[in-house]
Amino acid sequence: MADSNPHFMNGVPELLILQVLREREMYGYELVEEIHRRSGTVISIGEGVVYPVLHGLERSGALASRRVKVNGRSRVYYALTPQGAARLEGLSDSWSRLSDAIRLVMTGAAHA
Amino acid sequence: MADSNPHFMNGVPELLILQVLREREMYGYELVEEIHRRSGTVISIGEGVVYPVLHGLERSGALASRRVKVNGRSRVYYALTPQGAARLEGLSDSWSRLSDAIRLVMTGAAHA
DNA sequence: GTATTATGCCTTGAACTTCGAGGTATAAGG
DNA sequence: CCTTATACCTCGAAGTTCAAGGCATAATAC
Repeated sequence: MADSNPHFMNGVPELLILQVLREREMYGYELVEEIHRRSGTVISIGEGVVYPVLHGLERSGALASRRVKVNGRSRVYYALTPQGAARLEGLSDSWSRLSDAIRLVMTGAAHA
Repeated sequence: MADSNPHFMNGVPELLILQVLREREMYGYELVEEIHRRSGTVISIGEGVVYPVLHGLERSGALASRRVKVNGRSRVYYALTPQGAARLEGLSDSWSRLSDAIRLVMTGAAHA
């Protein structure tokens, strides 16, 4: 009964993928499980989201990939490039700013 | 130089609109400014977003509207219904769960 | 007197994401 | 054999946000 994450997911997959890849290189299938696990099973990215994001990030130079054969199965490992690190920093900042701003509105801040 | 809010806005307008309307009834134009102000000018919803959301929420029974004439100008005030309050609660919870989960991933949580 | 700004409502099309389902293939286990 | 787990991928539907623009009244500026 894994509920999907509705409503607030825009841009989140890209942010989390970059963050996790900053720590070590991983392949798509692994990312899905790692993010699910580390989020306390709250976030389920799904392969239909991971692979397009991965390809887009590689195309834009944020990630570099290498194919590896493991037990006859083929894996594509992705690693952060310097551009990817910069992109992560930007996304991370804009996420922080947004979630802070939302907290302000939700707690009924008096004025700016 | 009003920057737009990119990447992480999915579902946020609806959440904030419901939250602000829980405190008092308001009209569309006013909501845009109130949210912008209370967010510390970080969030700019835009009329092209506010009106469709307002109409959708009314159609689904979360809001009730009434027209008011003020100085010859016509305003449409929106107020939260009980259904709207329930919807707000649900959205607010799912926002909290998501932002907590993201924080877990971003801070490199050990495991579930 | 007329032009511009501020108020206030609204719609439209493009662009982007996520989602869900499905397709391919190898390896292991019952 | 047949199902499950691993691992890659694509596609179409659905839903949002965004930018731009249109309409109308009132107040201010020139």
